[in-house]
Amino acid sequence: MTTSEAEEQPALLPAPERVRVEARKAKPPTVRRPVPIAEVEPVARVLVDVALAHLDRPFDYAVPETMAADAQPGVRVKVRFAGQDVDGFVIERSATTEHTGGLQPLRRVVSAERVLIPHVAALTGAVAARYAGTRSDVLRLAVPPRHATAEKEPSEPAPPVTAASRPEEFAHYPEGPGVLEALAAGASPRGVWTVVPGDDWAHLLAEAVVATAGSGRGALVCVPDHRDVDRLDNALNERLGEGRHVVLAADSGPAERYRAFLAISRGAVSIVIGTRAAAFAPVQNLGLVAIWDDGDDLHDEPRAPYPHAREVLLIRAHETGGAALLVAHARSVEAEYLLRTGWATEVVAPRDVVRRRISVGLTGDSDRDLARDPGARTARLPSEALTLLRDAARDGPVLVQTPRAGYATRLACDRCRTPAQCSTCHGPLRLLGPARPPECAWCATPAPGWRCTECEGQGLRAPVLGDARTAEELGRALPGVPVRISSSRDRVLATVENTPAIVVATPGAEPVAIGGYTAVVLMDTWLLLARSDLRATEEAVRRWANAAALVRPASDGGRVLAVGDATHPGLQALVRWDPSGLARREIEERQSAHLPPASRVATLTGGPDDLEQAVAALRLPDGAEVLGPVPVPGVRNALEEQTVRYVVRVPRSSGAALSAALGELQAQRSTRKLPHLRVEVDPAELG
DNA sequence: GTCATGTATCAA
DNA sequence: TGATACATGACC
Repeated sequence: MTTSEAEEQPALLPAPERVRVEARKAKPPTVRRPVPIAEVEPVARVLVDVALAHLDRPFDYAVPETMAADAQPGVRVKVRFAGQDVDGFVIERSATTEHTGGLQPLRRVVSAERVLIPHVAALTGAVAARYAGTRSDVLRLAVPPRHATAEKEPSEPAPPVTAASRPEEFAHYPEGPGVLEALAAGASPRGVWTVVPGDDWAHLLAEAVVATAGSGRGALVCVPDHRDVDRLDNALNERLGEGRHVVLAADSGPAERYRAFLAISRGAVSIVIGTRAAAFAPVQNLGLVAIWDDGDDLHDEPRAPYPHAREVLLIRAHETGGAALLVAHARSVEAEYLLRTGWATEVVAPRDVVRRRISVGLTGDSDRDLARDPGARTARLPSEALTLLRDAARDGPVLVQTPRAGYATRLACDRCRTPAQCSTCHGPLRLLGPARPPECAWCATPAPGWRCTECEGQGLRAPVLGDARTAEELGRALPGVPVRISSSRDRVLATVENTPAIVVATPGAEPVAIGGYTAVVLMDTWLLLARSDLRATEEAVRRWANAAALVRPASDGGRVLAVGDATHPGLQALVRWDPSGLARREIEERQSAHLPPASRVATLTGGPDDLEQAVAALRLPDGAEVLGPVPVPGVRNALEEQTVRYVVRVPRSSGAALSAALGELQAQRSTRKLPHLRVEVDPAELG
């Protein structure tokens, strides 16, 4: 190479034999023939799969001539990195490199299949940044493991969607037809759609998909669990015809999962449904992202960096400029926040429609009696509930929702049952030992002289956890009616027949009744409300609403009865069937207490010394507060140290700065080989 | 993470 | 002086 050539193409392409021959004295150097390098775009930018935060960026490699055709953006490759063979994805081909040293050649193109489409590559970067995680972690969530056999098979192109959109079916929502027509016209509406009981949410989502397909665009819908997938799967088969969509779910086995994934990435199919992993599906020309029941915690990914399917989908909608729908019976505070900022518009049914569809009654609970006499089991079922069940079970199935004991419970006022809050940071109070005053679960401030903010009461109680023998109890109380149980501990039933039966179910495991339940009774509502979590009320109402929505229309005699405390705002919202009102109330309370979503919160978990150092090194944005450390009960590290947790919160406008600071912290720690810390942005549970 | 290199430390 | 240990930084 002459000098002038070298100047024209500064850092380009080098000797692939840059293998360090000199350094090895012991072994004779392996003589490697120089690999001929591709003539066009000889540089491949590769995301390498290394679990180190400070190496979480693309690295440039030389493309051997033999791989020039296959090493396209999106393919899996093997590369030499720090003396080891590691996996990676090519994200770009280029004529030049910024790297001043020489480039290693790609070792191998694993397969020419372009599994990481550009839009998903960008998405993984955005999700990693948002959650202060590494891109390689997000890539593991986004691209399923390769299955060579499945890859050899061609993907059958889905037949075109011929079904015509029928927006008029949703005319009982004033904004409904407009949203569906906009989708069909190729526009990108963004909506929070609150489904009134009696409407089949799966049918509604199928309609939105048909409309989007009508504009020639793809659609992606995430649902919480497998039963929901089946329900939507059926609705889509019915509405669009078989084979127009694929299901992308982790539980369908590696081959089937990869087959579905390839059908999407190859563009053979552009309508996708699935559980949270589907949020990253490489849908081409994505026109609509949608989520059913975004408040369900199954949408939370349990693997690092713990992204929430709703947030992933919203980032996608933001990046593609596509439509987004949050569809649910209840309303999450995050959905409410989207309305508040004007990002999304509200789709709700007017009051008279709601009144025709659902009627919720309330009867007082006998919890106090139970607390005094835990043996008095029948005290749990007030006579009003028993009468309703007896009458309703003559005409068809009745549903009894019983929360299972075992949630981490927080302390509450023993007079009015308002959850006890820390006076310093509004975190929940809890008891850690018999001889200690209650203390805050977030900032550890002890509260020896606690006084209820609502009623001035001074007594604290931990709610009694009783194990529900509801099924037996009901079987005795209503002889002759078959009792069926659906619970996550035993077996979850998908549906029940339209015949007289008592169906006892834990929250989230309620079967769908063909034709609707004649009555729904919500038992022990206080137990759901006693969850030691910031979202206790929101989550309780969501679970009640989802069960209550399975009842037949009020106009056909369907009745819902909740057993609980009439003064609780959650139960009031349920009785009025006003999930949006509750979300507004919650969001206002959280705003004044500097809690999410008005604030952005992150938690840091690890050994006490590591964390102390980490928090000191954090370059937090203005207005940030650090709460803690607080011991995490039951968790110890290898050194038998108590694991502790800090909570960091910033004004919402500084959310990106917080994520950046946490990402930088992780990178810094990884450079210095310090022990790993668990960092969670928007933690699933708080308190 | 691995690997190579640099600096400190110590016995002979 | 060489052997060994540990810290540091690059990794394309």
